[in-house]
Amino acid sequence: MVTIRLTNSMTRRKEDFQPINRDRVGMYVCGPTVYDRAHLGNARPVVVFDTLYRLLRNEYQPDHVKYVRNFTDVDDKINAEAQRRKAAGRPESLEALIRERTEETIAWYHADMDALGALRPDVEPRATEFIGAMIAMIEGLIAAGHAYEAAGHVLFRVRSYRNYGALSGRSVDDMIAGARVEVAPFKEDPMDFVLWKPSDADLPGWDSPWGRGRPGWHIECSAMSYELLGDSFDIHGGGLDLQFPHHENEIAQSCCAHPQGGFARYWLHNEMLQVEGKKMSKSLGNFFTVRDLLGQGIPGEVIRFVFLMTHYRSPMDWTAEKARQAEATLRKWHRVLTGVAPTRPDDVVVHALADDLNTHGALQALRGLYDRLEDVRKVEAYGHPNDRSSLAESGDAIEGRFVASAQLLGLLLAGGDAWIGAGVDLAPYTARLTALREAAMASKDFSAVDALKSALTAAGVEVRMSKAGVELLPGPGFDASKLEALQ
RNA sequence: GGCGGGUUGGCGGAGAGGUUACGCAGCGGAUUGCAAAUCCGUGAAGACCGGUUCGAUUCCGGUACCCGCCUCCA
Repeated sequence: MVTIRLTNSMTRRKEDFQPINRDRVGMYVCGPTVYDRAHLGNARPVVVFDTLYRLLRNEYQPDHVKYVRNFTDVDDKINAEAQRRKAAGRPESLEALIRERTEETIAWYHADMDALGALRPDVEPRATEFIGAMIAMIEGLIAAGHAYEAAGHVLFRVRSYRNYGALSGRSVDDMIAGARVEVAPFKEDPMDFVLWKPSDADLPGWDSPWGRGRPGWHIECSAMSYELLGDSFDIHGGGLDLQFPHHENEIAQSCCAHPQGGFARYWLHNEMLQVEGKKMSKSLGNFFTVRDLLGQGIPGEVIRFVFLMTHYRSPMDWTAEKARQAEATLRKWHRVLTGVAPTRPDDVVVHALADDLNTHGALQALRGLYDRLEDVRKVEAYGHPNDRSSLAESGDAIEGRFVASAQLLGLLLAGGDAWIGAGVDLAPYTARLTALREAAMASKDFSAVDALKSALTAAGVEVRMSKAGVELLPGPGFDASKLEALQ
């Protein structure tokens, strides 16, 4: 049992993680608004918290961890897309078109995040499934004096919660002083935020004590975390951009609605993603989705590896060079370890992860383990019997530990090696090249050997020739169709 | 303008007040029909200016630059 330490945004310190109940560790992570394909930035918290989820499952048993990640399916951008389809002549109701859009987006999201080796959370609630819970929570907040109705809206009374700003380190007065936001005239205080807002006939809405309307953005996470994890739970995560105002508002709502509970005990925020040193944005033209990368032939496992190279609390820069390095390393590992069954994760890897999710350190530990594996294999193959018997553990044992450790990071997952071309049988080409080479050795005319070698290289095959013989391996850009042309 | 985070060798990226991080790339060598792969070896850093200290890349202060949030763009 290792002590997991996590940097708690609330205290700004690295703390020992002690779950409320070690038989039921709860984690809530803010999920996507399902209006379009997930972009690469959306994928970072998914990988970060998937890695934490895997670590928690390893430490507390898989069925003792409950991971909740929501789908926000109430949103103006979703409405806009549905209205666009309606305007284009679709006969279905607006609600049906909204459902259609969110359904297809969720399916994309699942496919893309699956490709990154992310486990599905235990529960993936949709906001629209918890409207009743949100209304009940809002009613409670009004009854307790923490919210008020004004001009068809319900607003949270920020001044009624003394600790407002504790998470993000802001004071209400400072924020008002520096505010650049236009303040709605019906607000008691500029910082008050919307819990419920009215919907007109062109927008989706639900009946409520305040008329037909829809929830504000923040209340869904408060309602869903309460329903699914209770008034006190262990970990709440999300991107740093959510720290304020989203998480601050969640805290205010939840703590005022359920003063008996402590809400989330450990707040984790991942830093943002950049692309080639700049913020990813549509205006800079460096905006792309996870699907874009997958479509370019960059495997999800490579994307994940690149993410893991950077600590989650540092800004992460996506570069083509990193992807290249990650792919090279993964190919090396896959070649040796494909098909190896996992045993138990390596202590060094687990300790790295337990130290505030030091994924970079964990990858370094894996490199070290790989080096040790090669050394042991050499001794096993060429060493004296005395050397062999003195080995602390066999190569097979190290391999099992390596794979278990990699899988703790979401790498080298079972069935996840198709992209390296492991399924293609290169033996016929190996035999042909070997035969040509043996003939060339005698004739000293290597032109036929070089021709075949070039063709194989062009098909993305790595050609290795040594005294021991010829070895062919699928390499970067491996293309089985080009190979067939050589038949 | 307010608040927060950061700045390490060509690139990525750590720990530690004094000892080689490490990986990739580079360079030298071994090996190879040639390459590739592999192995051995190797140079290279701590944004800038001060301070504390016997000694700082590591602690403190300032400057510059970068990033994020403050705007329902993760």
